[in-house]
Amino acid sequence: MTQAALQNNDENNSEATPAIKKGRPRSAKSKTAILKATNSLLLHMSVQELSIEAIAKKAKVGKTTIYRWWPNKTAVVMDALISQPGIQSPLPTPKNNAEALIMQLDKLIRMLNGNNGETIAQLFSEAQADEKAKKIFSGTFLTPLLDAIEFSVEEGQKAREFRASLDTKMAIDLLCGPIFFRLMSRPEELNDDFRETYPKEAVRLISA
Amino acid sequence: MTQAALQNNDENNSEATPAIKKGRPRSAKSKTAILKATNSLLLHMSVQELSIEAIAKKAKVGKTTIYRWWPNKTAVVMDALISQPGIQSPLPTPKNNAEALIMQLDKLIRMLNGNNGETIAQLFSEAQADEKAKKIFSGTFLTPLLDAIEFSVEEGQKAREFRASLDTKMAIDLLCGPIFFRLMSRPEELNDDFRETYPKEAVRLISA
DNA sequence: TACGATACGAAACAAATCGTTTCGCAACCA
DNA sequence: TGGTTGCGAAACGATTTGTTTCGTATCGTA
Repeated sequence: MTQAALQNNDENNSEATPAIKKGRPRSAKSKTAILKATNSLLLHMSVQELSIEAIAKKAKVGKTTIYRWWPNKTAVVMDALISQPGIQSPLPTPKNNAEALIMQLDKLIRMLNGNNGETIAQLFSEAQADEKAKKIFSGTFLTPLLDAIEFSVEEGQKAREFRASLDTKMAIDLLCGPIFFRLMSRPEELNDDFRETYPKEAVRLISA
Repeated sequence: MTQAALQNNDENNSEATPAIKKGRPRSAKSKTAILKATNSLLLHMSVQELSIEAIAKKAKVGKTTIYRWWPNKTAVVMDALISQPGIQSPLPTPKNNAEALIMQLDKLIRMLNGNNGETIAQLFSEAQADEKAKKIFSGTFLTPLLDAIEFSVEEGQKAREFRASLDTKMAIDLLCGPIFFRLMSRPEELNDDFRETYPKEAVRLISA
């Protein structure tokens, strides 16, 4: 549905199905230049301040090329984010669900800790008003994240690691809410100290 | 600092000091018309979509009048919000700090539950990118709220009601984070059921 | 009552932004 | 070589934003 998803589908298709296309192929150089320029510009300005024109100028690319491949600014920024190395690094195998959750929360805080934290907060914010932005942000970032956590919570409840009395959605909010709230209210306090103490504490709160 | 604060200062001055001013006084009719129009329009559109022009048109007022008294859209919306009756209703006297916290959280959820929830979420969002919006939102809404909760938390820790091992900031994030996270990720689930179950559960988590 | 000061609303303003379209050229496949 | 698609530059119309101008209205005070 979202363009970011379509991007992946395209790439997946090229693996699964050859899908021979005629005509001039898409320029990989332009694509990477656009994503690089986007990430670079986001170091100095907000998502709101960022304009497609600025991206095109910095990437030395026509505006047309950007609008042809992405539906809007949100989609470009989202793609630029996930294109960064280390973002979708796999987690080591945990020995139980509590440890799994701790690792997931730790990874989340790491992701929000750096320069990307602001950007993600701004995408989350944009999603509040804009329906298209919401679909892209949810589908690409939030839903996969929450689904993974939901899985660990439910497995942990089955295994009697976590209190079964707790509603799953409530548990998710308890685990993730404080992280995002701190990100948006006091981002400077989303630091290594928090990352080291919070996940254990949070998981302890929902443990049996 | 903020215009909303200045507004209050003006009103406070008119109580404390007569502060006789010459010239035509500010039109109370225009002011209320602007705030009413803002609240009315916010029922049908987002803060982003809302324009000063639309407010002026609906309130049958010149754009000039709005820009003269408020620095930007955020300030108008914030003033319109707090001008609503029942927003700053005082809380009954609690018998302990746990009960105080529960009442505060209940009140917060009530506030975010109705039509104002979306608006507040959007103001919070706007604050992520815009520094002026951040100052207005923090100074008028967020900081007073968190200060009150911080007070109850610290008092409760002194009284041994709550775990002293918990960092105050961490406790605040644990209490408020899930509420705002649900508001921004699954607002439809910020309902009466949540309001009845969450505050007790949250306070229980930080209790000794 | 007249005057100075300030507020009011309508209108016009420049500047910026947005997504689209047009165009000539480039790159690939059959 | 011909057909097809991607590329980038430029210009476009439509909006939006906050400011300024201007004539009028409403207050306190001389």
